[in-house]
Amino acid sequence: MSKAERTTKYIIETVAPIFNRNGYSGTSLSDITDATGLTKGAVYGNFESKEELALKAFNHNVKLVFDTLTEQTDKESTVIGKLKAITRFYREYPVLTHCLGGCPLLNVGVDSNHQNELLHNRVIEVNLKLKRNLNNMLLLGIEKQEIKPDVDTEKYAGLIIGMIEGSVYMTFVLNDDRYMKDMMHQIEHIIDTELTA
Amino acid sequence: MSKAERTTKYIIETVAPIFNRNGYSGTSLSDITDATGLTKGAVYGNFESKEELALKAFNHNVKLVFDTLTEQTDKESTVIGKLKAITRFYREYPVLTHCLGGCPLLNVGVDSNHQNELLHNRVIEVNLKLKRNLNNMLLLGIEKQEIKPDVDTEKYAGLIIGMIEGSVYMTFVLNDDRYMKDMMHQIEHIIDTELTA
DNA sequence: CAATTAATATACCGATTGGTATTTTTACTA
DNA sequence: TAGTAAAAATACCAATCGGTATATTAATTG
Repeated sequence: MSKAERTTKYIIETVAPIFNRNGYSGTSLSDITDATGLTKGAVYGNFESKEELALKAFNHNVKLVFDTLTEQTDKESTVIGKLKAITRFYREYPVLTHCLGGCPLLNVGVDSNHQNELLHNRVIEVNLKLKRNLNNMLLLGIEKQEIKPDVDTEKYAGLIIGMIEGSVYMTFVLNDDRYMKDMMHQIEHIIDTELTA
Repeated sequence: MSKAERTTKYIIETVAPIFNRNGYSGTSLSDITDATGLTKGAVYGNFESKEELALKAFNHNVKLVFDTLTEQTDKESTVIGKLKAITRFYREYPVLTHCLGGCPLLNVGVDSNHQNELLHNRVIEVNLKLKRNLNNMLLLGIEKQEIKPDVDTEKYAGLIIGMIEGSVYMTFVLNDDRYMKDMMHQIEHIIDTELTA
């Protein structure tokens, strides 16, 4: 790993929570140089623009969340087990994302909308990927006869992600993780009563 | 209505959607002067700071949303009717909020978090007020025997608001109001199967 | 170790930031 | 309508914005 690669990694990891917390236009280059202890010359030697850095910081945060979530779902062999692993994961989400400065999908999604096309398009991509994964999980569940055959998987994938993001909003804005826990309980109730075969 | 009062009103109405769309730090004074056709002198003659203007713009957007919602729920005499009026209202929410630049509660809630204490505190206030109203509605429903007596009203109030905000997120970020419609259908299902006595 | 390359710091750029003191214009009223 | 008070425009402030050309330092390699 070269010096530049190490510096690039260090900068991304350092500024990722700052961009996530303060938003794109709320984060200045002096915030970045202050936090990293580097100069603008060093930053612009490793990234061609503030926008590129913000995008890579977002991708870094998303990867961390996704990897941790996938790690949990992969442990489960059944689809119902994987779904329950998701709700278990999000119960602990406030703890996990505290060092990230909140949920990247919620924060950057709202922040970049009508503001930064590059970031916004990436948020859409990530959301659709998340939905696709969940949809595939539900389709597999139908195949394995764990899930009712007539379930509208696309609809439920969207519903669950929406419910998750909504509870993330409530939890972070009102600083009370009961919203998160209650919503996860509700999602589990939906799994049991509307999805499970 | 004096000249100053008219100008103050005009500025608030003009900049409200701009602050809502671009966020606090994403909105500059030149955005404000450009949109209003006024100068900084005029703006600072009517508001003491950018922050005060942003707060009043937020309150203006919130009032518009709340008034429209209350107008719909007030028409209904039964609690179940009022609850259904809420889901009916949010089905049309993307249309209503288009001219506001999106949902003020979601946008300012995320934008101001850890960024602007004044705005953030106001967002918390509004969220809690919304939740309190919904909670009172459910309590009245229990009193009138429209709603099951053992319902945890606080919990359901939080759940419903979270589900609404989550679907607003999905609808605005992915630019597809099916998320909103599906979520309202799900809330109605919860009303029918878990709340209605 | 010396030479070269890669990486970081310095010093600067024009533009814009939020905000203000002062002047000019407009609106109100006697 | 004249005089006054209120409101808006002008011109300015220091500070900061994102970004860059150049100089200096540090890492790599023969």
